Amino acid sequence: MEAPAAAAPRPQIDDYDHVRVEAKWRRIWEQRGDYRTPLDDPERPFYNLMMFPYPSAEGLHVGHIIPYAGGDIYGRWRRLKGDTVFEPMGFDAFGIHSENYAMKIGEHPAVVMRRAVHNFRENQLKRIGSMFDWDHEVNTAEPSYYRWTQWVFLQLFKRGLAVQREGAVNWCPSCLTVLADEQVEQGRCERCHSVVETRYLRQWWLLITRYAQQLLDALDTLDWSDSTTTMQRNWIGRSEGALITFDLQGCRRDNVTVYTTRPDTLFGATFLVVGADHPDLEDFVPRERLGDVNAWRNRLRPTDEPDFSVGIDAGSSAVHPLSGERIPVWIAPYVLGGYGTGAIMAVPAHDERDWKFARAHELPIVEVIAGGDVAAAAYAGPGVMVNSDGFDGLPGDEGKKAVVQRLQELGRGEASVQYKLRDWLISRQRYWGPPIPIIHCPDDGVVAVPEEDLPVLLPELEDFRPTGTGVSPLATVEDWVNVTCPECGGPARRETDVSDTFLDSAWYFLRYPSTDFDAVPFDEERTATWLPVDMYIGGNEHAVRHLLYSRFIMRVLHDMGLVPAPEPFSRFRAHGTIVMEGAKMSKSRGNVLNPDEYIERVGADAFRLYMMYLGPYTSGGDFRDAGIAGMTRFLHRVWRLAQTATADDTHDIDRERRRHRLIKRVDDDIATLSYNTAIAFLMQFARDVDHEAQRGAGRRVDAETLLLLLAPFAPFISEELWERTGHEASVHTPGQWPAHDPELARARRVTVAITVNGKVRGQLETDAGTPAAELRRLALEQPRVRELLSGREPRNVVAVVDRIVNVVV
RNA sequence: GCCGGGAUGGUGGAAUUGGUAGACACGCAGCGUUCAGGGCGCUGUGCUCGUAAGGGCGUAAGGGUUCAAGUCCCUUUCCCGGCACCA
Repeated sequence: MEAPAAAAPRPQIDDYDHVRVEAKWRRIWEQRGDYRTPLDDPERPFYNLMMFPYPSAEGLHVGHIIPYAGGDIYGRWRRLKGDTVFEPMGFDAFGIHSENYAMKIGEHPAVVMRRAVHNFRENQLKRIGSMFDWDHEVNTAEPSYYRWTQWVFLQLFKRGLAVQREGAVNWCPSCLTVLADEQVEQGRCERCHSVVETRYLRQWWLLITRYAQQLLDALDTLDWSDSTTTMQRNWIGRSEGALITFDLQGCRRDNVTVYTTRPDTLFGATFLVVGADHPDLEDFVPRERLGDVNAWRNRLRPTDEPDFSVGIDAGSSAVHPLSGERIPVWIAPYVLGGYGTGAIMAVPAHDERDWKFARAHELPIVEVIAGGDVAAAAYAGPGVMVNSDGFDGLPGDEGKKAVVQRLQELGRGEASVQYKLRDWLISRQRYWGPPIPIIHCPDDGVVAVPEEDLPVLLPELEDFRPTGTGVSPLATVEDWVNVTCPECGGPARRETDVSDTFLDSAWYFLRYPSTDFDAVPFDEERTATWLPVDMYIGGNEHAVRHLLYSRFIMRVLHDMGLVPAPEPFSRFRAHGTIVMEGAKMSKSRGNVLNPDEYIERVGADAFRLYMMYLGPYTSGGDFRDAGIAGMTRFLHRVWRLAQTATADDTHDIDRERRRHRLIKRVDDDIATLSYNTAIAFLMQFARDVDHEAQRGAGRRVDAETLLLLLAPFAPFISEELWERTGHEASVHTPGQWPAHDPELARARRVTVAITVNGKVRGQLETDAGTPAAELRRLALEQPRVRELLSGREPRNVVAVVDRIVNVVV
């Protein structure tokens, strides 16, 4: 193709038809298998993962595009840079959410899910232009998958990390099942917002608290968004303090141990408080008070706001371990039976809650840390110990150490670390989940289903609705429940609870790289090659649960020698939340947008670009579809310029510099997920090249560079134009990303700003790297500067090379 | 209450990490193309005074450091996210 400047005949270009272009390349890519990843022995494997969706029957909404397009841009970029990128996708199809939806529309969850998964995959995920490798799709509700979820459970069970025990659990009266602590928000069910009740039930727990310290420490080794690691840290909630034992009088127990972070305030402890939900509450109460206390406890109702005046005198007393004084024991709901030891020493002078409680019940307030006015309010600030026997005058940390040491000598206490993290309750009295693979035998007790008998198939059940009696509907299936014990062969019964859906998703990333799905949970060699995930993208709503559970399961499997890495995701970025005119998108607000119509109207390319352009990727943006027109205009421009910029002028050094600057800029921006600015630069570049092309002077090399850099963002149109401009291979061919020359990317001429007393008064065009002394001289020659100086000598002249000259008058 | 992140034109957002605030886009206005509408293209667009040249003001509010502050420090207000009786 010849392209002499002015005389170039305008080639006839057909209109950009996104429907045709996108359908064409979807078909070709699928037929050619462009995105099937060679999983064995890749030179530079890159596991690019996005959180898989749970298929609700409403389909994907606009918010899904953020992770799936955003993650794909990153993956396509790595691929163009030469990595072997594995980008799988699947479906989190089990769970209460899916089941509730099925009940609502009166269909069986299996049917609803099959339809939803098909719709998600065929009509939506395949249309958005992401290079998912569908050969490795997983679906957590398939027996071939949940068989191994059950296997994961058994590994935990065998290591003593899955136990059945009775305890206070969160019961949702609407979902009719227990919930994990992580599923309760401000005392309400996160799904249906019913007020959660406390029930005492025998349930299955995974002992994640055993890993609290490891899970906390390893956060430092991860490249994750700060906001996410902070949330995990807070959730694990490590605190350092001391356990202190008080002797008891007047009740069944001889003594009680309390946990405190302020052992330095021990002499200010004027009473003890036992949590109203303490499992052995009656042991703290004298026999004659039991009736009163139980009656009081039964009248307790959960309150939204904490009330520090509620409490009752237990009737017993405690002996202060250092002063020997007798102090009363109280019972109150503001103390949590499940944290620490379930009992505290109350120091009203230096704890706001204790102070309020003391005031309400006229208990003494004794100042033991100087610095506040404890008659007016609790003082929690720093200060030296006072009224503390031989400890007076010691400041904070020293005081804590000294008190703990004395207690230790007396055998009355020791330093201790506590965590807020609780064990993970995984039992669900529901239908739509993997049955917990356990058999209860009257002789042998709790017995694991032998691994070769997995999966324990979820029986097909007409009436799958929850019973509300604390028992799963599976309990009604007599011929499923009644089995023979694998140990003794005698009659036994199956466990009828299913496991939490978060267990399904806590290991799915291990499953993707495997091929032989029936033989193993995950292929060991593939796992060694591909794990940990190199880049994980998802919403911060899973910052605590999914990410923490996955880390826990991975760590357990690692300890068993089954996976090579202790952590599943070496890099994680939370994308921002997309809002609609300022409000978070949700069904209840009725502002959920379906991406299908946009893909139909403007195409996946324009839509992807627009979503990425809304704002910084990690902070989300406000969706207004008015702006989408800008993207359509941009793509029309690219369409035109790519086919008209055919000049072969590679010697234009300034344009060559511009091109290299663009490559560097886009490359750097994608690396940091700054998609919005990368797109802005592509637009600017496209405008310039288009103007040149309209004069017949558009360079072919500029057009080609533009297409390559645009390819991750707009995979269809760049592929079509790449073909139209005479290329045989795909624009997405691995390793094809253009390199930039750092020398050329550096500017040659620069505009230096001239300021007088910090106010801009002019500009100076110079060669890059002009020395500061020369810049100062040039600045002082400027007529405008002279005028402002009006004959005076400047007091100072500061020059920053390539940046600015400031004249101080 | 505690922890984290924010506040920049009419709007979404940029700003090389202390160095020309407002890139890019939406919207709006003018012009061109068109019978017209739409679309498309070009130009302009922080506020303000001025015909212009040019000046003044301007990054939530107030103060400070600096030759120079959207950026650093202090105080205050508001918004978003998380945790929330964790002793």
